[in-house]
Amino acid sequence: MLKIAKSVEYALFAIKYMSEKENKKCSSVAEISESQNIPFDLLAKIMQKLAKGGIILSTQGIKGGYVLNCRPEQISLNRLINILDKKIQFTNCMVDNPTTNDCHRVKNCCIRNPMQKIQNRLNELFDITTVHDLIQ
Amino acid sequence: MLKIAKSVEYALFAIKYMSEKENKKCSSVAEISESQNIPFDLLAKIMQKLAKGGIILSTQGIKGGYVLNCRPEQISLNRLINILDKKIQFTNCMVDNPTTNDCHRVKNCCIRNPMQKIQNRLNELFDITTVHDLIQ
DNA sequence: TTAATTCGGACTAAAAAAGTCGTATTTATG
DNA sequence: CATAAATACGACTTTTTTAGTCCGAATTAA
Repeated sequence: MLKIAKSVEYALFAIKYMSEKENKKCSSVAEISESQNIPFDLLAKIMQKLAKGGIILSTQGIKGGYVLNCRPEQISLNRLINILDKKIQFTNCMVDNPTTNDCHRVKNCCIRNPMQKIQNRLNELFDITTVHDLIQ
Repeated sequence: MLKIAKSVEYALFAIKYMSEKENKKCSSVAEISESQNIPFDLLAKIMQKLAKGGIILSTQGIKGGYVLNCRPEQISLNRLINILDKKIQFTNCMVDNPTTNDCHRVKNCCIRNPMQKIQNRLNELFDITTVHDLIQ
């Protein structure tokens, strides 16, 4: 509980690697996987999600690979988590319109609102934290 | 990921229940379990941990049960999490003396320190948040 | 045409969380 | 002193989530 997903960790290393590449040359998954000690198949999936999320750009085919699409200063930790993992959700009822399926207490629950506030504070923290802050 | 353990949630309801009991009378697990819709066996384990953690006091035998040992204002969310779940640990290496078993990168890891700082911020947030804040 | 690459989904394995069960101990009360 | 209602504690099972693997397809430079 209250752990950062491995995929987010791996993404940080991958982004750092790409950010240090000279001339904006693209990097292949194999290259990053080997140099950073990240399982190839897992990293491949992570990179695809990062590409879909607009953080990196992909080039297919031989000589293909990925390049950063934004600077690490522009990527928030929260964005990374949302793309790779899922939104921060302290409790099951922390969704827009909770049903009895999410929690039998549903709306008239005394802890829902206070919990929501704490969760918001965490979201703020993760919004102002950038990948650049995390990889130096 | 980044979810509050169910046991912490249940503990909040139990503490609220006990705090509303008149005359500091003790409450049995059965009583709380039924009124709050929490599985009996699970709540029993939670109450034992809360007792060991000094948050409640137990009386054994028939007519036994639990009473609060401190006011909800005096119990931080962090304390509750530490007692019932485990310490907040963003990454495997967020321990005092990480070994290669925790992470092969061990100490010379560029994300360890920055991550530690963010984790500290969360710990601060959970330290200043009290159970009272969460159950109103 | 080939080889190195990304794409995308299905699958498996491992770990963690949630929940259950059984037995022992304690103690007020008839 | 026997009983019933309570806590104590550990082992176990089930469910859910995370991490990791595999495979076949599409793409593209040479």
